[in-house]
Amino acid sequence: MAEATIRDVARRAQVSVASVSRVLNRFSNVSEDTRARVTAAVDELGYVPHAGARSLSLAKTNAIGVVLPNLHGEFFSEIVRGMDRLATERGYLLLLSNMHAQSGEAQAVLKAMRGRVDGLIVMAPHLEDEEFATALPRGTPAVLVNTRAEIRDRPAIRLDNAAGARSVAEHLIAVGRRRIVHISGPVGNIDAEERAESFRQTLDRHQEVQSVIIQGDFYEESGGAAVAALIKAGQDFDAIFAANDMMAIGALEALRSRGKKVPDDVAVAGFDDVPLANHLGLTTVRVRIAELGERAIERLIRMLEGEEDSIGEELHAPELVIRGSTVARGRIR
Amino acid sequence: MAEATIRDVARRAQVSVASVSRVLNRFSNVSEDTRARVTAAVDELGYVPHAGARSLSLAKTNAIGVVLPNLHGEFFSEIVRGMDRLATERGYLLLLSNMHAQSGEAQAVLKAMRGRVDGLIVMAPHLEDEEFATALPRGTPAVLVNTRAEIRDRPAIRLDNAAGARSVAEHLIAVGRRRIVHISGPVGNIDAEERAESFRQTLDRHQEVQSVIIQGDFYEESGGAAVAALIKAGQDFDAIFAANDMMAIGALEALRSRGKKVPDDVAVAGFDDVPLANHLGLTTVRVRIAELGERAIERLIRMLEGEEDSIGEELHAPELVIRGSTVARGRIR
DNA sequence: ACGCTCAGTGTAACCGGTTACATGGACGAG
DNA sequence: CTCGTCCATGTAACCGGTTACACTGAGCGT
Repeated sequence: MAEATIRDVARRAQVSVASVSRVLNRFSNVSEDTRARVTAAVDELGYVPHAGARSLSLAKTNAIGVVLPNLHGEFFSEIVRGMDRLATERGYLLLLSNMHAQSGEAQAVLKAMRGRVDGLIVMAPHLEDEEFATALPRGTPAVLVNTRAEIRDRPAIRLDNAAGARSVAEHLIAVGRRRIVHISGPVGNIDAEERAESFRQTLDRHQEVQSVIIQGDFYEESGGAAVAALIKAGQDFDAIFAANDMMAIGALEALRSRGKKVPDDVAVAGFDDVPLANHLGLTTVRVRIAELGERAIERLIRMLEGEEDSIGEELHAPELVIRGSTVARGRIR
Repeated sequence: MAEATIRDVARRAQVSVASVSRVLNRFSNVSEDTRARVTAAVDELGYVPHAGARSLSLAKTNAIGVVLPNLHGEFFSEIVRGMDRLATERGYLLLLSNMHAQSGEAQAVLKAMRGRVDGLIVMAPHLEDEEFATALPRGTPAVLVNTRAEIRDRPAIRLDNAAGARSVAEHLIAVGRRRIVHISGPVGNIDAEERAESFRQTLDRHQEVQSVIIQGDFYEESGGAAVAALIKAGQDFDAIFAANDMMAIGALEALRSRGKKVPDDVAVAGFDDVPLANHLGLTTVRVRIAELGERAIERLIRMLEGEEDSIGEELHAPELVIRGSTVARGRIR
């Protein structure tokens, strides 16, 4: 039993397809009689309009393509949750696609979206400018999230990684730390690079402080591995700033299992403020992730509905959240 | 500049649209010469096929609709991650839509998917049979996840909530607890109801144990509130089994802030095994969430590709994970 | 030379909607 | 009574692909 089409409805209601379409789309110039017959036929047949056909005809899909890198955990769900909330409210559906790290995949994923979505939201902290620029379809509106800044003829939303990293560095210095380790994110990731660079610059202004940067990869394990390596190498340190919370948490556990007291022996701070951070008392940089997603959708819809092009970058300022991993309880503030 | 269509390509390559289509879809019966001219034209125009039009023509979208309730946190991201992994691998895109609790919305959301997707995955632990049955489009293949069991002409994947709850109850009894509190999930939620019912039944077989059930809502706060209410009421208890991890975590914090030792004074267990549970040492029931998502996609694709209909329910057995919140460290096992 | 096969290609219908334009009938004005 | 308006409705083209079917001509056997 194939699904009913608009022509089936028209036949049953003894009217033309045009009239059915008019009734369904609430045009006013339809007689009461026609309207009644059509709605009756629709109910009897259980007719539901075919969104695909409608999109083709109108050149409007009411769907937004979301392309994200291989995100884990809370960050992914939060950003999608924010997007979904606003998209649903505005009558859009979300077409989701993960882009794994292999080059060429960006291209394929974006092509697959052609003709399915009205616009795109692309988060690609790891892509090179060039690959990215060529992969983005010219004719499709798109909002970029945390992408290398150089692609500038597109509206973009970015996190102020530099400000976040700076506030952590200054906080650690303010609470008296002098030998600070930074566990960085993966090479080629723009967020990781900006955080590391800002950390380096901030510490350069404080000659009294020594610093080291260790390579991590944003996964929890690499935080633990970094601590193990530091201790094995006999490095002396009194603070760790990890480029994201998961690595900070890995570091926390590694420190504790080796008998180091946090924050007394070593202060630890992260970045992102995932829910775990709150429960574990981790000082971190709060990124309102869901809000980031909402803003991206907001701007994209604004473009789609032609209100204004608003090309330009929007920078979201993160906020330092001080918890027990850098300041002993009771001494907060 | 409108996007190029297949007819533009045909014109440029001096061939018919049929030939272009044949080249693009790798048909063998095309001459070398034609193939070369077409690929050249495609490159020059930057032509990308319009997936929407293709879908309409083929009656195949290569997209899967995913309808989830208003899920928070880890659970959402994990299940979507599992789905995405497999869907991407098999060449499908995911069309995501959240279904909030209001009745009628299920209907609207599912209708919006008509003609956009080849099949649906619907997770609806909170919907009534009837509303749900009428909302599900007849002609569309669908896999149900954690839905009331009575809708049985559809393939379904369900979690063995009863087995999970039973294993927790038996564990608590085995470690010597005799006054056990269950903090349940929201009324009308099938997962919550099954867990509570199984808990009750298990304890009924142990006359030496007293039990109480307190109403919760799956949010962290309600776990804390339950503890506060118990203590205020002067209730005596030595174990808490919360219907999910978030409430268990809320309970943990409330207990600690009131000076109760866990597990010495009160043992605490949850359900789901979200990542937080591991970090906080919470005994819980491990639900391989991503795997659940993968299985749902797997079965749906099997239906879509006609391998077999496999109507019937698939029950996923969860696994008890014992941690420090019910057994003091060093005494595990 | 003729007819056959068959590979390569083109034409046009079709998927299921929307909508510009044509049409017909009712009604009011003159 | 006739004409012009206007409202409700129908016809058919169109969105951008796919593909059944028709067609052409090359190659081959006799």
